[in-house]
Amino acid sequence: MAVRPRLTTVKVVDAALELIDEQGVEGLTLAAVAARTGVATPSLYKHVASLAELRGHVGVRVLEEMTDRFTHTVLGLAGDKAVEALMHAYRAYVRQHPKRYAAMPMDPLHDELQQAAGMKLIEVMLATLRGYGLEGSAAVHATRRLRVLVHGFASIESGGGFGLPEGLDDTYDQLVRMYLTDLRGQS
Amino acid sequence: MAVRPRLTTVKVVDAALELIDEQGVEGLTLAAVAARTGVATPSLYKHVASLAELRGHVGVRVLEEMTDRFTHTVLGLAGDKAVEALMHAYRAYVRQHPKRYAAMPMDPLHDELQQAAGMKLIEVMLATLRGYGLEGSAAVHATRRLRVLVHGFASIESGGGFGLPEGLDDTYDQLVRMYLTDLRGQS
DNA sequence: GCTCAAAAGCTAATGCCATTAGCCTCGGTT
DNA sequence: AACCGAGGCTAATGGCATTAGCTTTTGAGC
Repeated sequence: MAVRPRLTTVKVVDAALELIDEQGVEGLTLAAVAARTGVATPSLYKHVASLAELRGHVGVRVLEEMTDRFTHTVLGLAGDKAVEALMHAYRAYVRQHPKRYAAMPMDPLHDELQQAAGMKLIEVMLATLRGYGLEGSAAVHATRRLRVLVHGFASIESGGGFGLPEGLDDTYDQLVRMYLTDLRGQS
Repeated sequence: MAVRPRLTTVKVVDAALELIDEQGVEGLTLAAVAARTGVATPSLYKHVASLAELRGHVGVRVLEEMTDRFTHTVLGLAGDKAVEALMHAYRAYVRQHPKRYAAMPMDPLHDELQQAAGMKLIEVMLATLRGYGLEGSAAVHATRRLRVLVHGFASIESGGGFGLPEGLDDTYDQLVRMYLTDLRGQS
């Protein structure tokens, strides 16, 4: 019966992500989201508790997007092939959404709202390392090292931190190889 | 003749760094700096062009601090000893000033004001790798890999991104060893 | 010591943004 | 047919950056 299209939290977050893609995280403002969704700023509070909470929702979405993509990427692969695919998928995501990556929470596990999403992302990495026969804490360390590599590179690249873009593919390949070699040595 | 202590750009940046150490980068506000230096907000414009420029100065200071410390750290060392010392000094700096580290510009080379400071920091890393016999672009790649490792870890640790602080020293030692092994393989 | 110009500070005003309070309206429920 | 709650709106508040224009101080030169 043709209900007038109404705003929902999901649509608000959609608009927020568009804004971030276009203008970066600093561009995420309730006023801008309101303008984009065709609503007065205070109306957003019916869907979101505050700007801080909206940022939280955005963080969850980014984590979920990444988890989804990496899960599909790694499905059916194992060992070095899986790790390689995961690392390349990580970089590909960040290149596709450089601004959005900056909205990924660094500490999802310390936020009620983001905890579940953060855990799932880590678990994808952990699962990808299954098969290397890593015992308990060794698996944790290996996952951490992996995170350090992919996040370190992604963070610098998306921030324009490498002077010249020249040879970045090579640098990344070397990082992948370094990690795989390292895994072999630990096993 | 006892000149009444006047504000200078340097003192403004000092206050900005204190503020950042206490409240994080979001806490850096001209109003807060003014309060801390005992001056009305608009007066700051006599020493700094804008909040953005102040952030730029802060970034330079952080880069310079790091460069100084790392330079002293690796002086007189070479090879694995030097790399190890540099990596540990990097982490130590970030642990000492976790909030401040977030004020380090990711792309100093693209900012007129920060370019020189950024270059010097990179050069310390590059120089530390001297002696591994890396030819031209191999040295660039090796420096990039080093940056990825130290920044990746520092960024996650200072952001509270590792679920538990447990075993972080071990994780870092493993990263150091991984990098040294990698360097050996490349040489 | 005196004058004066520039440096460094101040107040007032503007505009943007987040947030809160309180009102209005529609659509579905009873 | 009356009602009620969700979702929107306007108005108001307070923080912050920034600009304009005025005042005071200081130090240089006489």
